[in-house]
Amino acid sequence: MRDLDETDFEILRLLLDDARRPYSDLAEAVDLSPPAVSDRVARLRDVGVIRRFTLDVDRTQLHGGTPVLVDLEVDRATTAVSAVRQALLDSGSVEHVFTTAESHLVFQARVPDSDFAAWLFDVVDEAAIGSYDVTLLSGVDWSPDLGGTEFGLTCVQCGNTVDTEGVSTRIDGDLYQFCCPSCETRFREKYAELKEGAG
Amino acid sequence: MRDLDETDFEILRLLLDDARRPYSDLAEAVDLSPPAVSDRVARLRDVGVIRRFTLDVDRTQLHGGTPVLVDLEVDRATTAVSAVRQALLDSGSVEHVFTTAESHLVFQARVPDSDFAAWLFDVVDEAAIGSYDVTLLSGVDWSPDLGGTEFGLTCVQCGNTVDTEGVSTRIDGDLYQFCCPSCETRFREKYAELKEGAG
DNA sequence: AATGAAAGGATTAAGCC
DNA sequence: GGCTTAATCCTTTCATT
Repeated sequence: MRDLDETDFEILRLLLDDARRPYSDLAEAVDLSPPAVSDRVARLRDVGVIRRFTLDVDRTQLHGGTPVLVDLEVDRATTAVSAVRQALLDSGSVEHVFTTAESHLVFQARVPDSDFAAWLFDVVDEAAIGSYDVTLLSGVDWSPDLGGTEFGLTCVQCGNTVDTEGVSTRIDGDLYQFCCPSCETRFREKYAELKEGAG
Repeated sequence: MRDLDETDFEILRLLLDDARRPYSDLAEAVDLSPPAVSDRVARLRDVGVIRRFTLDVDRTQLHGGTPVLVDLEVDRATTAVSAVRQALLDSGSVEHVFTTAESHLVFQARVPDSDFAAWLFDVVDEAAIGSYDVTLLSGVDWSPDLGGTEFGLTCVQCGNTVDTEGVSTRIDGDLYQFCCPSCETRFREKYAELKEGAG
């Protein structure tokens, strides 16, 4: 594997702004040939930096429930948190889910006007929820900038930059980057412990 | 103008899943010709339902600050709220901004590890902020589904479905849909009052 | 909204450094 | 390994009905 370089970031920025921009355009912008750009985009996908090409849709213009922000207090067990998060993401009404360091899930959704609790406990397991708090929203905005992000991949175990020695692995469906095999091993051990302790 | 129909929604769903899918593919999926799909996509853009073609990027894989969720209490003046929101969106470090019905701004950002307050007041006007609250995040997820969204555009003034009589107008840079010209007039009046009262 | 022709972009394969 | 060029194939656009 190779480091991401400034060119990859320039490609990301350009695609973030218009994901349908022709590769030949990108190629010109970053001074490469179209196939070279295509290769880099493919690598960005493989490595999981680009999760998908998609749309920014203005959902306030579409029917379908009241936009709310919800703060959920979840059981501290790792599996409970990720199970609830996954249930929310799969519900079809939830757009964003933020997991806090204290095992809260804050999410934004469009819900039926009446009986929020019925909707919630239809989506997630009531037993896993401590308390919750609902706020009405009047606006939802998204800035698809890369902003202050510097370049380079970070090792999820030690935080170092991932370079040529790097390894990328899928664990339980999620893609993780490591700077070296030993970080991968340590992470897997930590992960297994967490999972066991929680299950 | 014409209503959005089930075909438009099918196109949205398909593009949400892969925004680079060829129009010829979409055409086959919805049983139309490629130019017809192209026209519909152009209309979805014109009307503001599609804000842009973009990427879903896994920012946890990139360097650049600690992910946090912030709850900002802002002056209730409409202009203050939208000015602060715009400043956040333009900062480059803020990804999502939710505006609550009570003039709070809840946003997700990646910020420098130290001195959050310095960062915040570098981005937004300190005078407009009442209080704020910061939470550390361990995960940020997004579900690009259309979910329970039924079809049709909603009038921002009265909530009715926007049909053939509809009008779409840009006010202060934002695109709004109205079911009829009189709703547009009423909205403009309300908007002007709000602006005056706040300024 | 469909058709067909013309223009434009993507992808492949071969070869270079 | 990563790049380029050139050829091929596919997609989009435009004029027309």
